[in-house]
Amino acid sequence: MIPTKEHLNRYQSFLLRLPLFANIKHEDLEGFFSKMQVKQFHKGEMVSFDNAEHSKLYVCYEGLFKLTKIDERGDEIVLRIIDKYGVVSPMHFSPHYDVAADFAKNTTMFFFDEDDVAELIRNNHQFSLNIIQFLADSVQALMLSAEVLQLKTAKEKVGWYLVHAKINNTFELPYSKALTAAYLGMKPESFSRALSELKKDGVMLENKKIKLASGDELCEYCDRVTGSKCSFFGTERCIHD
Amino acid sequence: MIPTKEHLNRYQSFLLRLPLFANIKHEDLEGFFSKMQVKQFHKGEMVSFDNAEHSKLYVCYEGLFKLTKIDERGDEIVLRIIDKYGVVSPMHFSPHYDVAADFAKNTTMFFFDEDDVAELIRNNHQFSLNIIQFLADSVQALMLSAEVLQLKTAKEKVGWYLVHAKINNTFELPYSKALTAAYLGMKPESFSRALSELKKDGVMLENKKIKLASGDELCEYCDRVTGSKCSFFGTERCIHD
DNA sequence: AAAACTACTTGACCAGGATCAAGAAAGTGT
DNA sequence: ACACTTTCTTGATCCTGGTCAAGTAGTTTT
Repeated sequence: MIPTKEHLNRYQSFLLRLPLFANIKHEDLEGFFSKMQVKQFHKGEMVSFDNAEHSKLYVCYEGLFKLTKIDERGDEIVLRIIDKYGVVSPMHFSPHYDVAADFAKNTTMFFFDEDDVAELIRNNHQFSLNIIQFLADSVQALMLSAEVLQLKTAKEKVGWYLVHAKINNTFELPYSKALTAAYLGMKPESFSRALSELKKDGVMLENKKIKLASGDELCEYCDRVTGSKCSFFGTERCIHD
Repeated sequence: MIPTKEHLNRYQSFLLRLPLFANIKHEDLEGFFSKMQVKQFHKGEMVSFDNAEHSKLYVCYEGLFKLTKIDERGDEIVLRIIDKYGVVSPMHFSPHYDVAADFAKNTTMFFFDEDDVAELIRNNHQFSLNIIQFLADSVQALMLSAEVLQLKTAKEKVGWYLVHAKINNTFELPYSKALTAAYLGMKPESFSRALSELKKDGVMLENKKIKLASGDELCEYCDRVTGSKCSFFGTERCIHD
C-alpha cells in the first residue's frame, strides 16, 4: 500500500521523532521517506520474517506484536515486544535466520526496502551513525535480557520488569500479564505466583497499576543500566554506587 | 604498551585479515593502525569492562577468555567466548553496562580508543559498513543463543554445539568441556551427562575429537543459520528445506 | 442480564537440571 | 616414573518452575 499525500505529512513527522532519523536535515530524508510503504496486520495474525521478501527495515506506527522464535515442540521465546516507535531490521540478519511476528493488536507498519536503506547509509553519514547506535542498543538489550533470563529467579524477573515502570514513572504494566510473562521466559502461572510473592513484600499490582507500600521495594531488582535513568541514581537512595 | 616498529608489520597484516577492516584500502588504515595499543592479560585474571577506561574497541590477537556477567550470588552467564580474531566493543555500550573478561589463557589484546574509531567511521564509509555488519552479526548471534539457551534441553544444547565442529570440518571441540558447558548455560555435570546420552546415539567425543557412528546423527540439532554453511545444505542430505 | 470468551489465579504433581560429594582420568612438573 | 593438580564423570538428592486441571474474574456479545 502506498500512502496518500495527506497521510504522508503525518507519517513523516512521526518518523522524524525516531532516534533513527535524529540529527538529519529534513530535506536529506525527503527522497527516502517518499519511498516508504505501509502495511496493515491483523490481531492474531502471524507472519514469518524469513525470506528475501522481508529484507526490509520496519517501523511500527501503531499496534503491538511480539517478535518470537518457535521451535518444533511449539515452545516460543519472545525476542522483543514491539509497539509504537519500535524498529525491526531483519534486513540486517542472515537470509537463513527467521523470526515470526505474532500480532497482539491490529498493527500498522511502515517499511523501507533494503536498497533504499543502503543508499541512505551511503549518502548520509549521520544515518550510518544512527544505524550503528540502533544496532549497538539492540546488542546491549539482548545481553541484558540474556542475563535476566538465565540468572534471575521468577520473582526477580518480575521485580526487574516492574522496576522499569517505576523508573519511567508510569507505575503501569504496559502489556498483559501473559505477554510480559512470555517476554520474561516464564509461564503465566509462574508470573502470577511471583506476583503474589512480591505482594508479601509490599508490591501490589492492581489492574496494571503498581502500588508500592513504602516506595523502594523494587530497588533490589534494578540493574545499573536501567537504574541510570532513575531520578535517584547517584544519590544515597540508590543501591548502585 | 606501544608496540615496536618491527612488531607493527606483523600486527597490521593480522588486523587486515579481520572482516572489520575488509575492503578498505591499506593506506586509509595506516593512520588508524598507528594508534593501536597492545595489552597483555594473564591466565586467571579477571578484568571488568565497566567504566570510561574501557570505552574502546578490542581485538584479540592471541589467547582465550570469556565475556561474562556475574550476579550477586556468584552465578555467571557467558555472553561470548573470545579467542584469536575475536572483536569486543564495549565502546558501543552504555557506560553503565559492565561485563567482565575472565581469561582462560594468557592473552594479547589490541585496542583502539573510541575517538579514533569514531574518526575512522566518519572518514571511511566502508568502515562504517563493516561496523554495522559486525553489530548486526552480534545481534543475530545473541538472538540465536537466546533461543538455544531458553528452548533447548541439555542434550540438544550439546548436540547444537557439536554440530558446528562438524560443519566447519574440524570435528573438534575447540574449548574445554567446562568452558563449553558454561557457554551453553549449564553445569559441567549436566554437560557430561548430556554427552553420555549422545554417545548412545552414536556421537562419541574422545579427547576433544568428535567421532560419529554413521555421520548424520548431529543433523537433528542443527539450525538453519549454522546449517547454511554446511556442505550438505540445500541437498537432500540436509534436513533444512 | 445471561451467555460466552478471554485473562488470570490456585492447587497438586512432575521433571530437568542444579547441587553436593566422591572418585576417576588426564595433564603438569620435578 | 612419581606426586600433585586440574578436569571430568557418576551417583544421590533437591528444588524451581513447568504441566495439567479446575475455578474465578473481568469483558464482550447478544
